[in-house]
Amino acid sequence: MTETAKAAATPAAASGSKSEQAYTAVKARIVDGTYSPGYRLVLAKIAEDLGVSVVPVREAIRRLEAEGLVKFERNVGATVSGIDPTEYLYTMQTLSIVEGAATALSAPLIGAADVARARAVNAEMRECLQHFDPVRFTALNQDFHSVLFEHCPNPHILDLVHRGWNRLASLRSSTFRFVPGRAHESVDEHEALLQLIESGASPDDIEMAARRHRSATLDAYLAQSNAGSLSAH
Amino acid sequence: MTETAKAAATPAAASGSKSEQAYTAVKARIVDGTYSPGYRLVLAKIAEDLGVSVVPVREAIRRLEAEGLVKFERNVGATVSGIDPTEYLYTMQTLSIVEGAATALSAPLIGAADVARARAVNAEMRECLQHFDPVRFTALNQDFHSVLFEHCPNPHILDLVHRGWNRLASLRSSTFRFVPGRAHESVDEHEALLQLIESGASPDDIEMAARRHRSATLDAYLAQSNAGSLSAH
DNA sequence: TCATAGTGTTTCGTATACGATTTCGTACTC
DNA sequence: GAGTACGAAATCGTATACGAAACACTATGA
Repeated sequence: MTETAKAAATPAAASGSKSEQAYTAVKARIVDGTYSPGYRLVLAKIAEDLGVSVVPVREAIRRLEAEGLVKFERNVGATVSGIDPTEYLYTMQTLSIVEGAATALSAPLIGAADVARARAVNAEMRECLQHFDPVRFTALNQDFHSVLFEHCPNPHILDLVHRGWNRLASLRSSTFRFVPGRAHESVDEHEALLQLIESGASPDDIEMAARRHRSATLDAYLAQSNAGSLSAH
Repeated sequence: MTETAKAAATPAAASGSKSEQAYTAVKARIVDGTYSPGYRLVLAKIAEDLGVSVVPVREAIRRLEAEGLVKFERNVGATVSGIDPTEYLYTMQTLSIVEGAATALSAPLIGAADVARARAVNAEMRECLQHFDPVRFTALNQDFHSVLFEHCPNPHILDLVHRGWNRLASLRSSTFRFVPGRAHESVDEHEALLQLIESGASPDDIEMAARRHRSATLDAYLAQSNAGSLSAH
């Protein structure tokens, strides 16, 4: 079972409310690329597609707006929010902070079994480096980190981490597609992170390591895409 | 003008949409305590009070739910979410992290004028220590920190900080009411923080200082309320 | 030819209406 | 007397309908 904590992506359709259904359906279409960035989300059309009225759809859209997956403008409508590199930067930076914190808070609660599981995933990733598949690698990457932060006792922080991953998934940059070289380092850093946790390192050290691990990916992306155009400024 | 960047708390009623009006109105009532925690928010009643239909009210409630101000249960209704000490802990901890990060990112962009402004606010706070008024002190406290983090270039992080402050405002614990002793230290730490920023300290140092400043408040609260019952984990 | 005003279409925003679900009270039975 | 079942009231969820705002297009005048 390689896809672990996909959080809210309940595939088995949304249960009760139509709002929920609409939410799940639209979100799925965004993540899988059916609605690509910039796509104009027209309430009536979506409502018809899903066989519901516009009211639940409207609510779903607003929820997605709150998550940052779509942008909404009064009396104009909603569009799938873009791959704007700036957005990517902001999201990654935010995630580096909250994920770092979540991992540090989680660390004391990570047992040997968890470490073993993470290590197994990382082994898969290393193997995956041969015939490199960015999508699969990214999925495994999420699995790996899920093990590390899912024990975070603070639900707010955990929620923020999930949102960050969701956003990244939606603007499916899949980073490693652009910076395949980063994949190698990433796997190594994973192992270092695990050893840090095993050895019972201080939360601060773990937090910094986790944060830098992500920052490094971001930096690699920035260096690659355009050498510094929107870096520090 | 003592109340500065109250972010979303546009007092001049919400302009355009009824949803916005409803949102602002309900939120105001929660923050000012008209709707105290546990209060049952009935759509029809609120709609009538505001002179609108239930649809915009519904949307407003859902927004408030996303912010964590109310809890919503399907087919049952919404209630103002509680002062649950655990929630307070989570919120403060989350805020310590995101606010620390925001302050650090903001630091390089803070000019002499900003520092002066912050120092003025802090002076007011120190003065306020005489005939101590927790509410006023808390308001000034927010003003002070606003100066420090409002320049944060990452809008996502900034938004998270605002949400944190909003939540604290809603569960109006006003901390300093419970731990008046903390107020003194707080003012001193503010000055230290300012000097750190003025001297161009490293972002990491600033981040840690800002984070610890908040953690310390939380710890003081915990030590006070019940000596360690829900401390470490 | 370009700028501007007017008109028409699209799409959102909100009100009203009705069906669905939960909850609470009451009566009945064991 | 206690527990359960039935029914009524309250409240939410969603559909439909209509008004309002924004946008695109066209025609007219300078």
